[in-house]
Amino acid sequence: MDIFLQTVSALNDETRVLLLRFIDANGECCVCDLQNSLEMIQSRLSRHLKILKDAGFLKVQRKGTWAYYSVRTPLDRFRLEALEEIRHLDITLPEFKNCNTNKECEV
Amino acid sequence: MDIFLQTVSALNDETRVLLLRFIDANGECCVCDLQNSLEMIQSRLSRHLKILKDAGFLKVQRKGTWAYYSVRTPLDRFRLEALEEIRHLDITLPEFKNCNTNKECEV
DNA sequence: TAACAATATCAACATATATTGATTTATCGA
DNA sequence: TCGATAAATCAATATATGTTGATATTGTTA
Repeated sequence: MDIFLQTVSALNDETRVLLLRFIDANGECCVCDLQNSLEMIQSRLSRHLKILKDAGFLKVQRKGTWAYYSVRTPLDRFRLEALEEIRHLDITLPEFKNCNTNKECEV
Repeated sequence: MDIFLQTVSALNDETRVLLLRFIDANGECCVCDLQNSLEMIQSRLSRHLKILKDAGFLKVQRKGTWAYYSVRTPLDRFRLEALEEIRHLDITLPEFKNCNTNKECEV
């Protein structure tokens, strides 16, 4: 029950649905990419990324000071169905904007 | 997005997961059956039943003063997957207890 | 119509969650 | 080691949601 509720509650927020959709559509993103693209402040992103990661939707790969988030694979059945549902939502995704403060981000 | 969030937020509560599982397992229940079986007060049940109904998981059929709730069919793909997930949760369901204050309830 | 029963809704309160700006932690390069 | 940068965490506040007891609504029956 607890894991199910954790999974569901991770999906129960517009910000996180958008985040998941954006990362799913654009692949690996570092937090500053997301700051640029989604125009959200860093602490807000960090919080929601952690919730999505802890709920099993995202994985993190660290490279130096950067943290690259991407959709975890494989997803189990229910999480995959949820992601499929999110893929079909009528959301206009903002443009992907690299954090152009450094080149490492353009992996 | 709004409908997705409504669906997900309906699932984001332990009481409602239990309710949905119980009704799915036992079939049509009136509110007093649920009061007896789950030992919850009426206003609490009424609130959660409404949320599950509005989110498309349950339907209501009225017979006189009674309201019989059951799982709505057919469920769309995502809601059905969610229900399947709930069916597989390790929950010990309380025994079904008819509201024995009157015979109409034993439909 | 009046009394009653089942259910729905309301108001007050408690708890959970989201947002923000500030602070801390971790890593890199000079 | 000392800044500088990316990211995580914290503290304060605002908003959303759940619980309860009281009240309103709806339908039934005498």
